[in-house]
Amino acid sequence: MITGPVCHALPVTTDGPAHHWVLHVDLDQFIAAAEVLRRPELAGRPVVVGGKGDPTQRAVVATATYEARAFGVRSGMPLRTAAKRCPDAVFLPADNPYYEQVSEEVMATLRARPGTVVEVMGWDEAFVGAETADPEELAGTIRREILERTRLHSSVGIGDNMLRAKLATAFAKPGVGHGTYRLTAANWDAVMAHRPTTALWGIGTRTARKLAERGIETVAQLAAADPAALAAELGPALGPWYVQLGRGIGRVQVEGTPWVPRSRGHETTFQENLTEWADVRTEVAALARRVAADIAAEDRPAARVGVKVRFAPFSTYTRSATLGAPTLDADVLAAAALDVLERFTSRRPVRLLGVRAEF
DNA sequence: TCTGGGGTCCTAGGACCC
DNA sequence: TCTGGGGTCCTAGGACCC
Repeated sequence: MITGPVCHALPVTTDGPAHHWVLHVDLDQFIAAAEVLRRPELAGRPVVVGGKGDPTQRAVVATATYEARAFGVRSGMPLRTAAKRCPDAVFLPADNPYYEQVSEEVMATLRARPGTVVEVMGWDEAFVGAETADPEELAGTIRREILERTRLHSSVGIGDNMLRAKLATAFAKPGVGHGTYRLTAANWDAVMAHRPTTALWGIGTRTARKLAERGIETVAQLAAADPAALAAELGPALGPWYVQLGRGIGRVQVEGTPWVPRSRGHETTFQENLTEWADVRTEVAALARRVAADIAAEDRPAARVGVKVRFAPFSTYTRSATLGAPTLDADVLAAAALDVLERFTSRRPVRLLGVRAEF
């Protein structure tokens, strides 16, 4: 840099050069926090959101406040169980349109920042790509802006790629960390090596079990595994990808282009199992019409239609068919869904039905 | 712990074609 | 005619994530 009189007018900085960083912004207990926003009297109370807000119904917990989690309430848990563990909790119905609206405010806050790329991962998560010399400062600024504009708290994981940024967030969360955490190649081994493979983003209990059967229990062991061997045993793409996960390798470039959905569907679990096939047909047609209304609103014709049936107690099957021609027509879609439904021959009681359109 | 609803991507086998 | 190899599409299921 050329030094001279003009330099006295520039801000003095001791930072090094700017680098490419990935920030993973994650709202704290988003759904519950959004509910507290419009019902401030709930602050500090155990709140459980899920289903229609009736803990005697078939439904699961979408989110619980930290006060409810202290009683062992977890997301994905049946509301009935949550009520047993925390009888004093306030149970609220899920209000998706409202959450979408609040989420949009948050994402608009992120997008308003110049020089950053935003990739939304759901209502309460987004990756931000940025060139900066001080990612911690940027993370702090983002958290402050979100709080000021929406009154929502967030945690930010900082990484040299998306995988590490995402995993870093867990160490930034309230009760664990202090709002931000940095995970890069420099501290990957120290932080992750000894952890079970389920700590990785993309490895669930099933895959962890398969890996354990092959003597791979920890992240370090996965990182040292032979990609070709895992390819042969776990799949040509998945096997090598798991090894990459173990090494902390992931996508570096955050994509700002808007997401184009691949499919759109609806499904319902019935409070009472359906025992009459005529009722099953009626419900499938109704679901298909809801899907048709959605895709018509987006003007995206369905090329395929899939039907999902969960028989009691819990065995789930899908059937699907490519349509003769893509369609937006509700009658055509409903008829096609009913055709696909007839490929199910069992007449056991039905617990759940779903219809999905693929583009 | 009797297990929601909305999605995505990968895999494997069979059909079909050249 | 007892029988190859590659490519692509379709379909069902599995696994994972929010």
